[in-house]
Amino acid sequence: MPELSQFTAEFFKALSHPLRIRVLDALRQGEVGVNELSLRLQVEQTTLSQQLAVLRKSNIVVGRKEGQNVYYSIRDPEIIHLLDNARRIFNNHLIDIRDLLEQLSPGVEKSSP
Amino acid sequence: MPELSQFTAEFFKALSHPLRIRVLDALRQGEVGVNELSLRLQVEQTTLSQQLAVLRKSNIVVGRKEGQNVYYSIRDPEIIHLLDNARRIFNNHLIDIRDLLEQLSPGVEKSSP
DNA sequence: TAAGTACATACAAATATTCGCATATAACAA
DNA sequence: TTGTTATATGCGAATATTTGTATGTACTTA
Repeated sequence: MPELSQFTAEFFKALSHPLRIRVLDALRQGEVGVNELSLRLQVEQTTLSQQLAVLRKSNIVVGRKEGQNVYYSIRDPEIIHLLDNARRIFNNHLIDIRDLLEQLSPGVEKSSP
Repeated sequence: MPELSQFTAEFFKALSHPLRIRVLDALRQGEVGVNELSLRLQVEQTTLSQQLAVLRKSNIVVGRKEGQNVYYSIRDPEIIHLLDNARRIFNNHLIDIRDLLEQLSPGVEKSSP
């Protein structure tokens, strides 16, 4: 089934941008309006809206309009777990590297005076 | 910590290509040589090697050279779980859509005669 | 050594993504 | 109606990714 790999790849592609990741992190505790979001993340509103559009098209995020504001939230809390798992994976790998370096030259942990 | 979102995004970017996903699926049961892989996936060897290089650079996959062959495997089995979780997420979402359609026009499941 | 097999890489053209800027829309206020 | 605020979108330039073609390297066998 070649479509499945297509869908899977597109899903990950939606997560493959630093700002989009920062948005998701900001939405961990619940919905946030676009205005506050652009203040918190220190990005132009237009840039933010563009990346929100990407997340919306992939159904990772939903917007709820209230008055003149739009409040965004993560559609499925499993996405948070996915983020955390991804980080655990490459964290493990960094630990592996640290261990390797430790083996090569023991005791050279931090370069502080 | 803006670097973390960078790393996270790069990690996902490595997973954001259909062929790379198909490679990972092929490596689920264990290591596979490049030659067999290109036969199984029906892609040119050069295309495969290029995408393997991407997966290698992101430390998602490792190659083990034996004679003139290189056997690739997934570095961390957690990556398999990550794939499965991602699929579960957008599968849930597809189910949501099906339910929604069902609500709108009940009983119109399949368009068979 | 020469030739063949397995895999990797360099480069350029085609394609896709991102960013900044301008503009559009929608809700609200005066 | 006009103006203002909040958000979205269209477009072009800059940038990154993908793909095909050619070539490189390493191992093996004759």
